[in-house]
Amino acid sequence: MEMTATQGGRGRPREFDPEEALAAALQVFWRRGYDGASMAELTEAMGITKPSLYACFGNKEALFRKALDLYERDKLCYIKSALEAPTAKGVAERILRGSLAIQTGGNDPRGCLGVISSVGGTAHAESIRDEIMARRASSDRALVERFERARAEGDLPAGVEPQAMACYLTTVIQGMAIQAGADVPRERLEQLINTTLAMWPSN
Amino acid sequence: MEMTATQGGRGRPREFDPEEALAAALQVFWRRGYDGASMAELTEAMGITKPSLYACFGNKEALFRKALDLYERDKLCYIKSALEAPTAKGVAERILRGSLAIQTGGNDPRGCLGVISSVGGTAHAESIRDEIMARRASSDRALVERFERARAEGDLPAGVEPQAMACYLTTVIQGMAIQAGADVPRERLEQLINTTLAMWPSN
DNA sequence: TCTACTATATACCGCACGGTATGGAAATGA
DNA sequence: TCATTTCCATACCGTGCGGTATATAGTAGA
Repeated sequence: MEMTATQGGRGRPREFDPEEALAAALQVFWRRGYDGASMAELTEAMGITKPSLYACFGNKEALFRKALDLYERDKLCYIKSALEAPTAKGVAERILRGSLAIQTGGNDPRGCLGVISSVGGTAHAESIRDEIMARRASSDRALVERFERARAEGDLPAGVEPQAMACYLTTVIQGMAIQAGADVPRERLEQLINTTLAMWPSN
Repeated sequence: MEMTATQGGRGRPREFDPEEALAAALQVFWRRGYDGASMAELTEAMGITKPSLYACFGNKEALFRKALDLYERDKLCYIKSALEAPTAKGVAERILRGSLAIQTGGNDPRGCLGVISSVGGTAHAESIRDEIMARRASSDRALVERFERARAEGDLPAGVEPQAMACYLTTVIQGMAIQAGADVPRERLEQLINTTLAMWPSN
């Protein structure tokens, strides 16, 4: 990963791994949101100083966007494979369980980075919100298309709108992200997923 | 409403209405969350100066708690009456529609003050989060008790756990709050409510 | 009218914020 | 070895934060 245009053989090589530093930054943004993450907390977690951070990543906003890229690539990759499930209900189950795995698994913070960083916050962070909204819109579109295919394949009951089911599923996932962030135990969230799937419409 | 121990006849009377000022502060907290709301934005919206604010309300955290009280009293009052609906599904419908009315109605900000202020944020705002969690916990308890009564009355199918349904409903509401905050149009959220109610378990 | 008391306005406090200038340390190519 | 290039560490910049000291203005009671 080429973090900057320079760093080309000549001169002193940097002493840290940009990938590791970015992963550490992601943890902080994930816990605090964009506004809540301070440069002091970021640099401490990344193990580098501020000038190193600015030289390598640009500024706070650019760092956040790169962290968002990493988040989508490493954490949200389950969505792409979930859409390949054979049935609409299978898609829903894979997405719900995948989402739960991220939000309560490993040593990562609980909750969803996108939700945390797009809610509330100061006035001068609106470009961040716009960025997140745009990414979420493209993800939503893919889900709607998948459910439209499901209806065409007779996989969704007649009266059920694909767009409505996509919006519903998104809502449950985002609600689950809030619950996870509020330290609702994992078993309860698994119960929530089972409840949701038990009510999923079928013919 | 007695905002302070003083203000007892003697001395110069204040020139603003504490209730109105608090309502204005609530708008700001509702839009920005606790951390995202600055004293400058608060005082400007309230139409008073900082010393007046501190004399009347204490400090930022105390002001927030009073705004939270007002929010519960004026905006979340629908929950209490919703719990009096005759059936579990009726409870769900009243809560969902009441929640939507708050989040997309009038000139109030979209979304839920509790969600916005409990997600993300800096490290020194944890007491705020604890406060919101505690209030949410008591609200959740009431919902669980209502659904336990529903099961006792044969109002919920046999295999359905009251606690699971309470958690599920809370999740949908909080997810809907996120969607409302992301400017999802009202008709879409009404569709979401209809979808949720259509899938509600019945015997 | 005088006194006691309280609200308002202005200016200010220490601090943390995001971001940067500068000087020295380290590694490369010649 | 030496010049060049780049990175790291420290100290600093302007700004806005939450919160306050002080002085003035205004009202009620004696």
